[in-house]
Amino acid sequence: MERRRAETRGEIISAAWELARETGLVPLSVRRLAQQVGMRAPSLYSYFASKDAIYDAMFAEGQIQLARTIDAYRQPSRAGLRAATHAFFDFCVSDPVRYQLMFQRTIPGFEPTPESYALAIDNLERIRAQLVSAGITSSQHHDLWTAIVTGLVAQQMSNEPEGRRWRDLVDEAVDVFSDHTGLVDEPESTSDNKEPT
Amino acid sequence: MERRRAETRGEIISAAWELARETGLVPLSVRRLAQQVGMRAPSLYSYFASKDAIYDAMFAEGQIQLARTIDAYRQPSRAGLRAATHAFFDFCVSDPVRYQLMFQRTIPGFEPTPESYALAIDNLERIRAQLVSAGITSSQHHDLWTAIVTGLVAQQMSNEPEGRRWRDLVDEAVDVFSDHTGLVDEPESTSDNKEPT
DNA sequence: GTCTATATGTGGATAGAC
DNA sequence: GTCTATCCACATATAGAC
Repeated sequence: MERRRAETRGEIISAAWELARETGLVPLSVRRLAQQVGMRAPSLYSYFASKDAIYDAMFAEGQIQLARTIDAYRQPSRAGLRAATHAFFDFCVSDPVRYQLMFQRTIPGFEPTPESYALAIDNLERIRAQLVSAGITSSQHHDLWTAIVTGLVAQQMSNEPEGRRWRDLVDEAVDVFSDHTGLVDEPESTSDNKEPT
Repeated sequence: MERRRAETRGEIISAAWELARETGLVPLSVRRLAQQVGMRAPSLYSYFASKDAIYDAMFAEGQIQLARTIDAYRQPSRAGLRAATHAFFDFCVSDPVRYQLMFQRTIPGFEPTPESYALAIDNLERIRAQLVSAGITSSQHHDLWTAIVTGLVAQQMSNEPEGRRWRDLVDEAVDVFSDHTGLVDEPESTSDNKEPT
């Protein structure tokens, strides 16, 4: 049965996340992962061709979760950018292992397959489209903004994983960047929901 | 002789950098390192108590190099901040292995010793002092600036290791940040090297 | 000081029985 | 499908001879 197999694969990946959060992503071992799901190591190879295939499935899962997170925020305004940035910030900080797998390339030998990497590209395009819809069209501004946001995230995670010292700077960063790029507080509404002054 | 010993230690660390740049920092093995310096693995243990001790010496060396880099830039002005930022940017990007060891914590099990970590603290203080001398005293602004700079560095290294796409945004970032914090183009000179207008 | 030899452990992955 | 048994490569680190 095809369906049972997919379920088991899901359980394995789920256990892999759990284990990686305990012991780290690199030291994750096939043996211990098998033990975690009540199997022996060789049985895992009926579900995944290799350890890297497991990393790859985790990578893809993270990208899909990120896609959902991004798609939940679509207001083209300064307030919308603020909300989306907070959401992205929390997505990263809430799961350091997922962050390491998706955004840092520190697992020796692992590279995502083209299929999984395409999901990452899709997400970059999602972000780009949101910035464009907010009126930020310059690719330099896109690059600057992604650098600022990932910089805040990285500082928070590496210096104060449980705190909010850099998270509390997100609003200020949004304002600085918005002032610089001319992003206004409300979207230029083409409709009639504004009172005349 | 004490001096010969220190020299050999230096050669080992030098070879370790070289090897890590070829094979990566995590897969660095004591055997191959010994081979690189013309020894057998056990002999290395006369110079370093463990593999982590080797990482630690590399970490300390990187921090000392960073200290020298920082100390070369002391002009308290927007132009000075620009120069210092470029220097820091190049310091990071020019040696990804060193960057991974110093700023990312992705080597399983390794933590710097208190002595080496103190060097890292010293460098943070150096950077803080430079920002203060440039007139930027708010700790929030310090945090925001370090996030922006490390964000630019990280994007450059992970997306385009050989390019200059994010490096070319450094000047713009300096300007945006300087405008936001009120950092002027020239230091408030207390002397007389300015022509009257 | 440097070596040989080895202890001791880990890991990913496969063959072949049930 | 899952297991036992095993291969094989590789790791860090130590004992003890020279």
